[in-house]
Amino acid sequence: MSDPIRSENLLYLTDEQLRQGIEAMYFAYRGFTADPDRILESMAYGRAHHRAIHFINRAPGTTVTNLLDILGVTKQSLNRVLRTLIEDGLVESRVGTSDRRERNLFLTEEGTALEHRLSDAQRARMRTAFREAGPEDVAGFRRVLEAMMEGEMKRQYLSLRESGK
Amino acid sequence: MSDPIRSENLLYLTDEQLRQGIEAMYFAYRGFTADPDRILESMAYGRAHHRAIHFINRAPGTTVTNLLDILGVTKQSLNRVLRTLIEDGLVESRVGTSDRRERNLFLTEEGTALEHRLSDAQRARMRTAFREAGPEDVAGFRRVLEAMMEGEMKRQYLSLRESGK
DNA sequence: TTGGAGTGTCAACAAAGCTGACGTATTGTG
DNA sequence: CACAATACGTCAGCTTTGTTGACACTCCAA
Repeated sequence: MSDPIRSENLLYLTDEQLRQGIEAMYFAYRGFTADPDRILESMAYGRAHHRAIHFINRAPGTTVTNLLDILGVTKQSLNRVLRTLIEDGLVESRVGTSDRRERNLFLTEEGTALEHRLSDAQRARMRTAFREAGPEDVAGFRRVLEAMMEGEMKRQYLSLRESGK
Repeated sequence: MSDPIRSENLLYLTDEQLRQGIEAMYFAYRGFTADPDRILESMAYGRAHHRAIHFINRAPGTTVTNLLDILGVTKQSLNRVLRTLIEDGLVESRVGTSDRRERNLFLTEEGTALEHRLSDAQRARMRTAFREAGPEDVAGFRRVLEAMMEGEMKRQYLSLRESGK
């Protein structure tokens, strides 16, 4: 009021704007997971399997501990998911070469096939959204999301980002 | 390659960019829910309670059916959550005035107090992220998220957006 | 008056998270 | 070499939050 320029600049920080941002996150995340969920529910898998498959594909040969760090769940919880994926022949667990206590995880051909189906669906929605919005909006989207991450997760995101070239 | 201008414009639509967008959504959503989750876990409540409280606060007097539509769960699932909130005196369920089959849901004073704690925490993170990014990025963030929603959810988001003034 | 909509509740179940405890390799260290 | 620590797997049990299916009650409208 006393400083129209400054208050106009900060209009996007009103409680109402923030609440809309919160609700946008909520509804968008549901859209974000909807397509893979539909594919997964036809099989005996859930979102937890998707996450495991995604990050094993993303970093082939990753260890169980590393996956635990990325996913932020307990080893018991991850193990249950991993076991079914290994039993079903989607994931292969090889004894580590340098450290034989470790297990290196890889997707099999079948696992890769499912990963493709899932990520194709998810990318298609992301692509549509990105195209609808445009490059500037996409950059903003990414910057806000990155600023929203917690420290440890942001580090993991950035390191994946790096390794992805 | 054959058309450098066009390919540069569409660089944000490469599979690598889309994958980064997907991972950004994943990690950011975990940050997004982290603060309320920490508050809730000290009580006997979970994310489902938070969602119910949020949308009852957002649209006081809303009916159970309306809430079911917004949250996209079964009435049995919602009812379990709602019952504990009513028993604990956070939510009040009043018989509808025009249609006495309906129940109009309101937050009590205590419920409003919890809503404030939760949304304050969530807004604080959103505010920090928005401030770090800037108004242009925030607009892009919102546009991409809106484009990512499914039809029905987008309609609900927009109608909440309207009613919020 | 009767059918259907809105609501609540019971039972049973599943996915996916959690803690705690224990066992087994394997590795690193004193 | 002996021993502690690490990486992994697993058993048991619990919680939250979702699901179906079935049933009852109230109330509105045709």
